[in-house]
Amino acid sequence: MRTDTTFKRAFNDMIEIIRTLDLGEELPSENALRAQLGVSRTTVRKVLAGMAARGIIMSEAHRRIIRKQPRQKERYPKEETLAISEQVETSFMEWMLRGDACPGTEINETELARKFGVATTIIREFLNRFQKYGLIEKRQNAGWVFKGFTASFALELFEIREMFEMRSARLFATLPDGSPVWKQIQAMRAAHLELLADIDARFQDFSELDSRFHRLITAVAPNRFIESFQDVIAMVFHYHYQWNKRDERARNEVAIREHLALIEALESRNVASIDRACRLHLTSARETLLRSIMQ
Amino acid sequence: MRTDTTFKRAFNDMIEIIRTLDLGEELPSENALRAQLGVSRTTVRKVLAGMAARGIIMSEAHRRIIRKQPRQKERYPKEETLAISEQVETSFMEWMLRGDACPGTEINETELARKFGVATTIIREFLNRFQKYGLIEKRQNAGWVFKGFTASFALELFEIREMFEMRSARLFATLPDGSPVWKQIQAMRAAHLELLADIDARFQDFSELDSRFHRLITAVAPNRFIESFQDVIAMVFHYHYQWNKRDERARNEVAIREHLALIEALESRNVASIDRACRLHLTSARETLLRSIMQ
DNA sequence: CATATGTTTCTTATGTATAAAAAACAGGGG
DNA sequence: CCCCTGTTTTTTATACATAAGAAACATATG
Repeated sequence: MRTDTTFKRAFNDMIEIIRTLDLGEELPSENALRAQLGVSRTTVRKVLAGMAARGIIMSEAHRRIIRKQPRQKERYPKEETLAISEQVETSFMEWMLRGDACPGTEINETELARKFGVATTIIREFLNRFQKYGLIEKRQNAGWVFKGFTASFALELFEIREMFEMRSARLFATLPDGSPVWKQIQAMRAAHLELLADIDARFQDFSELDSRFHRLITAVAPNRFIESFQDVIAMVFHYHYQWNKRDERARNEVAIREHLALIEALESRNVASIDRACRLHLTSARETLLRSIMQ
Repeated sequence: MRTDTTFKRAFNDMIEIIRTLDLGEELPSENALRAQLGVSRTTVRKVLAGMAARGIIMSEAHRRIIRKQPRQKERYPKEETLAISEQVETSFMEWMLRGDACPGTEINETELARKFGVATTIIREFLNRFQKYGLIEKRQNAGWVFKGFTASFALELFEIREMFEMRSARLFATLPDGSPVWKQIQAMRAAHLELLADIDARFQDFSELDSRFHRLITAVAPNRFIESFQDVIAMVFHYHYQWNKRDERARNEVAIREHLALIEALESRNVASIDRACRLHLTSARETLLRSIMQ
């Protein structure tokens, strides 16, 4: 009943590990592999058994030798490495953002389960977790309502985002010279400059960098509620822009420049400059999102 | 498998409706009752059947007559009117706050299901919803960790609360005279004064009034994320103080006076006074919570 | 024809089952 | 005695089953 996606992901990862080793070489211990792969030893043993069955490794008493290099086509396809619950997330987002759902649509657990080909349990679990994004609402004894990916959603989202990020950004002004954050900020600038230099080819990498940048800023003074809110923002940008590619390159380039300006302001330790740069970026991000929601 | 708590709650409510009517009188239509009881007609019919079986009403063709008044002991006990998922919430809170759990404790779904006598499905669903309170964290393929009802939890909570409430309170200064909010504020003051006058007997009613007061303030400019955060606050106060009654009367009296001061400040429309009153109350609430967490 | 009740169908809440994964336990060799 | 592998036990992820409840449909009555 449970899918073996953990095994398949570990199997693929193991292929990469073996590629770094030579024929005839001995594999690390099960425990070492467990730590490297981030799974339990049970799964490691299953992977090793699979490798042995394929003739890639040979199990001798208490050790395993590499017999031949695995081929790339022996990897399991990406889809099979995603837990059902992760697949459901993607399916649901697509259903939502492709426009099958307008504000006020009732969400029917059974119907979704049928449509996505999964058990209702999974759908319920997903919806319960998804609730925190503020896009759906539960009604007692009667399913959920989709509230819509609307302008007011974007406005409410950005009202909170502004409070949280201004709060964190301002704190930079009081940070001592020795703080390790300044190193990370330097690295962040480098990453931005690198992406900017190659923007025509790599503009799709921005979404992840954006998330990392904003998480770095809020991390100066950790607060679990702010961090949890970052998930909301990340979700919105990740999925919304995945289905809305208009002006993507230009949009991302503008954001990168705003980030660079904010980095400079942070380093100046001048609260007024920080405020200005931060607000400028958030306003522009908000307008971009609003435009994109309105088509 | 599903419990009939909806029916039992509706049955109890129906008893109250019948008490307002006289013997021999005709009951409202099924549809009217449906609206009054807030359940489906299916449930209304089940309740009516139950009443008929007990001889309380008599079903004639197309109408139902009251034959005798139901007695209070015919009510279903409170516990039987709570959905399993609601019972689980209480059990879990008790488990958590009674101190069976210290920070870092691993939460075992199976064990909790056994301990609470419910299905694992329910536990999972509950934990998924409960995640938003910031007290537990999920680990891939391996249960949950309880992060602890600690001082840092309280501090992080109040940092957000302060941002959100100051934001709303300040907005009052710009509200026009004609806004209906002022009436509600008046009513709120009356409710506070009433409770204060009878504080020795009714100090336990404060928790609910507190929640209503803070929700009223934030409602001036609705934001789903702020509203959702109010749930976190309400949960903390509702449950935490349920198991921690030290100085309850005095604590609530202080809070009521602070609320009254804030109401006055709001009505003055002076941003500086509002800021001061709001911050004063939040600081005091925070200190009270911290003291109570530290024992 | 509008509204009420009777009937049928669909959905949700909750329990149970089971393969996959994790964790705990146990013996063995350096 | 520590770390390694083999084995057993426990837990989680997911599917499926079903009574309670909601909604839709049908029929009757004033």
